[in-house]
Amino acid sequence: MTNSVAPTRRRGSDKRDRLVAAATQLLLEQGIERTTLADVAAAANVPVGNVYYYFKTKDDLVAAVVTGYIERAKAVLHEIEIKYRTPKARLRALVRQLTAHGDQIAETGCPVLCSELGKRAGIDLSQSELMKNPLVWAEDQFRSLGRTDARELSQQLMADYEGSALLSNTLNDPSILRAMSRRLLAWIESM
Amino acid sequence: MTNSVAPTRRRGSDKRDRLVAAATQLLLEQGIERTTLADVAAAANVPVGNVYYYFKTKDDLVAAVVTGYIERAKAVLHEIEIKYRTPKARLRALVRQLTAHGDQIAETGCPVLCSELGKRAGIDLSQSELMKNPLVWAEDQFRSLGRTDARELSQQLMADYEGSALLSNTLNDPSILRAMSRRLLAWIESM
DNA sequence: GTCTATAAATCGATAGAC
DNA sequence: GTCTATCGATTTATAGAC
Repeated sequence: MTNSVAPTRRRGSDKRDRLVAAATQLLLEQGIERTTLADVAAAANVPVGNVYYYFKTKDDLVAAVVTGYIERAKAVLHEIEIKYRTPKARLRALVRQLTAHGDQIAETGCPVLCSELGKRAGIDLSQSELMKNPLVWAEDQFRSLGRTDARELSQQLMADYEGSALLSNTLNDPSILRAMSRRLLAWIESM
Repeated sequence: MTNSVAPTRRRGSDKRDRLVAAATQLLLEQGIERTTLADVAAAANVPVGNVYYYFKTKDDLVAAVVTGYIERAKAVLHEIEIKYRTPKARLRALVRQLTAHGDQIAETGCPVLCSELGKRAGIDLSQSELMKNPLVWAEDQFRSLGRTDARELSQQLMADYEGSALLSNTLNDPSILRAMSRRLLAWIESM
């Protein structure tokens, strides 16, 4: 009984990881529908046909990208909890984290891909950890601050972030995201 | 010299209009890339091949949809200017207008399609009237209120709208958009 | 496990009859 | 102007050699 799993992760080959990494970047830059498996394979230096050894369908590859994003986000939230002990400091850290790569966001748009994912069949984003995790996390922080409207505040925070990311991308102007970041930090400070 | 134009609008046929109307709805519901010309033709009750009599390419059809959106938005802003004379009343009317069809927005997402349009070749959204018109219009209203940071306020307004529309769609919850509407109205009121 | 070659399906676009 | 039939390119996916 070895500890090998599925037709995935095996010692000595990082092809699967390279494919997910390449897909993560390309899906963001070009969008899901405009990115072909050939694009991904080329960027990962993997022959096209071999992609199907690791992912049965394109949807599976997209799902792997989303899972990767969810895991990274989870790790970031966990690190913030360890590093900062007060709700305010944690919320500030979240805002800084979200807007940290502002220039890239201005180029690629919302890094969550939700507007596209929601239009793909078989995905119920409202139940996905993709948005739920950060929303619930921020809600918990606001509640720790004694706010009874924690849910609404959390949604407001994420909406402000997503909206300014979208506008930054549309107008190709990173300063919009930075302005929103300043505003959110002041807002949290004033609580 | 008649008043007929291009291979378009002719007395007695509304095929072109039907195609644009069908495309407008389908692009919103399914996204640009996932909507085929066959989809549009079927929804408009027009044979597939005939689409190309009215639009040389799919991009042309998309452009017609965008133009239609820009014209309608322009008309709405113009009507608001006629109906309301103070900047505050005008801004309130804009917010109400933007969030008027909240339930549909929760289903289809941002009605401006900017996240998808930006990823299509040959479109510079930062120069398009699509976002520029409402942004400049709101900026003018804020400036009339004596605000020197009118530009930033206008961007903030549109980012809040886009973000809450996106989140409403992602979580399939129209109340998020309504909450943002209330918040924006109070914000304008307090100026 | 890896890769090449190719099948199968989809879709944008065109030709040409009416 | 309208419509049918179909081409050609692209892309997802599979078969099968190594």
